[in-house]
Amino acid sequence: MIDAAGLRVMRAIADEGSFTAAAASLGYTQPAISQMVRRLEQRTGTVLVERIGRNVRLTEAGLVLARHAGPVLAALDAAEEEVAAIAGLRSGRVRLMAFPSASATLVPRALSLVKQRFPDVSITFTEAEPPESLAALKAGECDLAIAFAYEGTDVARGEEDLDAFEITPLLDDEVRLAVPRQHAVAEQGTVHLGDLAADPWIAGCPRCRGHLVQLADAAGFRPDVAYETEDYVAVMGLVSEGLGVALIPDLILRTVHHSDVVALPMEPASRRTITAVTTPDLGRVPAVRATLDALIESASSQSTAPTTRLPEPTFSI
Amino acid sequence: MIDAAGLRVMRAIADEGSFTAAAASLGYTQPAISQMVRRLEQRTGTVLVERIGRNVRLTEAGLVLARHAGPVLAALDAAEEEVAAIAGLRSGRVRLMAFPSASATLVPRALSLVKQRFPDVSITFTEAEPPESLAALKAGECDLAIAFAYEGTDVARGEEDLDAFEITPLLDDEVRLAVPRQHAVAEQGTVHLGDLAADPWIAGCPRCRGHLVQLADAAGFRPDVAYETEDYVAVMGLVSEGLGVALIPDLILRTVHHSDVVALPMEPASRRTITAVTTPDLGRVPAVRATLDALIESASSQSTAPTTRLPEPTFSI
DNA sequence: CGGCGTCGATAACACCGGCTTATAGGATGA
DNA sequence: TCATCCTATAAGCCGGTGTTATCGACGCCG
Repeated sequence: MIDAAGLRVMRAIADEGSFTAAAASLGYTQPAISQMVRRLEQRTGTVLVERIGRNVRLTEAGLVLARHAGPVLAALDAAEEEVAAIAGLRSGRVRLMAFPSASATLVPRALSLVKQRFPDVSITFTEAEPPESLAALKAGECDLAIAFAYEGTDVARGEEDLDAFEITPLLDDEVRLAVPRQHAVAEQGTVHLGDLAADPWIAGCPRCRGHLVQLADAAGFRPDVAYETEDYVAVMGLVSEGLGVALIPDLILRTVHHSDVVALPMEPASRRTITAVTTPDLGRVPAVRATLDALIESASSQSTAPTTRLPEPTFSI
Repeated sequence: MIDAAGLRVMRAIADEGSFTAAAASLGYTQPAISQMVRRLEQRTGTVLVERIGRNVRLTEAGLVLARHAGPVLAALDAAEEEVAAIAGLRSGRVRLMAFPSASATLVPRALSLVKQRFPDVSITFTEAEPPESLAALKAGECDLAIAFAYEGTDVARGEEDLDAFEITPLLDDEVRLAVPRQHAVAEQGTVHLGDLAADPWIAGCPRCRGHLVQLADAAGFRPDVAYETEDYVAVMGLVSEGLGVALIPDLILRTVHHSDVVALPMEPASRRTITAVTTPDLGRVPAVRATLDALIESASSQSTAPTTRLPEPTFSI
């Protein structure tokens, strides 16, 4: 019945003291104000303005409306400003989820970039393996997920809604074979997976284990999984002690390094693709977009260094 | 840019969880909501709603708008209710001005009537003689004035804006001649003003004095004004002591009575009309209208008693 | 005292927001 | 796989809300 425009007009009349001045202050013409007041009067069923000769004065009811204009318009402006802040990246929150090995490498740099560019955008970060993070994304508990898919599979495999997700490739990650330094194959340039059919294996997360089994199957054997751990530091430790061999993505090796472990390229090579996943809607939210851009940048700067030679490890045992 | 309707819609979506339910709760159809959201989104330049499969979820910016809806809509409702209260006489303020002799008679009863009918309407009352009260009315410091005009003159005489005022006759008041009981004319049924040409006169307010001079002029003499006071109690005292004679409106005599004073009808008769004056706009303000009605009622109940015999005085010396 | 400037009211008109109905497309669940 | 429910879109209609043009009235000032 009464809207903000009406209140704005009443306030302008109260402030300016005439319809014409109110119209000027609001950027309207005088008849617009005249009609607006008449509409308000017939809607409220009350006289709002007293026409005294050639100027006007608000009645009690008119003053009531003018008085309410302040708070209402201020609140509307506040809402608008708050939304504008989100749109202008002067505010905003991104709930990011990434799997552990991404958390250690891609994420910190991206977070830093965002923080530097948009100090008021806050990113909350949770570690989660791809299946969980995609579920969280669907559940609305997450805005951006960093997932990975082994060559030939799809990130959202198992999920029917392929176009419910917006998938951005970040990094192409080679999977290597970690063996103890004293292992027979340690000196080879490349290793065939079949060469290690007899070795005990150390498997990581369920998906990684699935990948291992799949590769081994292609190589004609069933791996003897002696240990299972999602902690790559532990994997390296186990390998270094000669307790088994493991598949380790290159990305991990940039962070976790062990002097008694050798990471060899495999033949045939296996790769995984690290992707950022969001929804089409969320992908257009400025803060999410900015984070995604930072992740892309972070990934491209990481992939510029090919990893034949291992870079200086950031974490060493 | 953002209006109350938009906020209402966003809040409904937040509350109901779907466009369709929000539409139902607001009494709209579903496409109306769909379009409203789209408009809001392109106006704010931000994604407000995340379309997840077949239901929707608000983004951070959308939640911001939904969150602001409460205060804004509450304030609007408050404004509306406040105006409705004034329109419905559950509230309201009337600034009444009346000249002294009206204050003593018409006004108290009218105030009582209004108070009884509309307990929440507050009437502030100020004593003022007609020229002042009309000026206050013009100045916006008064909503309703009780004025009087002697026969043949106009309430708003001197004021050019005849139709700037809305004038309601309340009472027809006869002007009588107050003389001491022992005065020579005291036993006459009616008195000619000329019979008292030689007496000292007691005059009241400027306008009353003007009226006296005018009547005396018609009777062929210039009154010897020995005393001037606007206090009719004092007038009665002066008359009772034989210090002079005075014109006194009948209305006064209902309140102020003195056993040693006789109030005689004049020949020719002189009357004054007591009127309520407001502006056309203010006359449509419910509280003012109600007060005016009460005054009319109060006046008609007073005039039903013709004053040949004086009623029991409410104030006696 | 009469003209002129200014203010508000009104009429006529145009535009666009905003709602409706009708319909299509897509997701979910039995 | 079908039924159902949800959202998106198209097309149309109405009314609110703005404009310009004009009038009438008040008030100032020469």
